[in-house]
Amino acid sequence: MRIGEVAAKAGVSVRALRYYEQQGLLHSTRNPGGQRQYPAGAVERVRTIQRLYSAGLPSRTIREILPFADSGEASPELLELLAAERDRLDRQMTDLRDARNRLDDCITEARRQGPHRPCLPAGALNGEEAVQRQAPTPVQ
Amino acid sequence: MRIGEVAAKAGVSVRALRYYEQQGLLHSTRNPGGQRQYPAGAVERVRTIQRLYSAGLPSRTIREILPFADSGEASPELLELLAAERDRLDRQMTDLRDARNRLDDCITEARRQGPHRPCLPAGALNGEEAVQRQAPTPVQ
DNA sequence: CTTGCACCTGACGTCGGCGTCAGGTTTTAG
DNA sequence: CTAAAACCTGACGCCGACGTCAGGTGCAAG
Repeated sequence: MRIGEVAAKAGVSVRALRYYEQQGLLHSTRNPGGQRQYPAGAVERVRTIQRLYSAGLPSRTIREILPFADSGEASPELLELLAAERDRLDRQMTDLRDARNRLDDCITEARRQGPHRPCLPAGALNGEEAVQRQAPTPVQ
Repeated sequence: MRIGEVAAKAGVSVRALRYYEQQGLLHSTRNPGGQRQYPAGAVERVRTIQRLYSAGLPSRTIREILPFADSGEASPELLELLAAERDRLDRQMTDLRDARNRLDDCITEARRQGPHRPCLPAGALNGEEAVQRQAPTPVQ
């Protein structure tokens, strides 16, 4: 496959694919004319890269993870890296879930025409003391 | 409180607080000398701002959400915005959970000295066909 | 009063993940 | 064969969330 086809199938821009290659995330061979050639699996690999990016991993972390994804073997250092990233994802998920639930509370509360109980800790604006909202935030 | 104390208590930089003010996220009064004065609740407000940032919201979205957090009232447009952001968070959470589980699979698999089953769809590098991994990804 | 830290306002730098333009080559369709 | 489409390599632009530096002011202590 050539680069345009890969880009279309993976739903990313041609520019992004060249960028991935520059970052060492995606490899290609060249045909006699100098154009990039990709195997079929490249599309799935690009999707994986996209997922990892959208998980907030920087490209250098992805670069360290991907070779392992290829071989299925992990050095102890890589295991540490993976565990650290997994923990980071856990923390971020908790934050996201929390934020989501707060927003969700806001929405349902407001739809119910409920009273004006503030949904997020706002912080006093005019010298008022902070509201002690220790609500039992519904996690999960 | 002055800006340095707020920054220390909220665990952010002084620069960040001034930036938040510039973005309309955090307000302050000024003392006769021109220095910023914050009420006690500002610390909690800054933490909220940080959470929303870490949830991936851009400052203009946060700016639209915070007034609602203050008043507890929501216009229909704001409700739409909140719902959209909530849905975005849902999607991102799904992605994160997926990535996390993949990494977790990798780790436990490797710790078990398991065989070299690739944990992430790698994409063939040398013209090999892509591995059809339709694993029953353990979500949740 | 002076020292010294905290604070002020610009303003420029940075970094990641690309978009985009310029100027040239290769491949494909007719 | 030729035009158009796809591709190539730089290289600069952008945006957001600050870091950082410069040059000046406020404030509390000895």
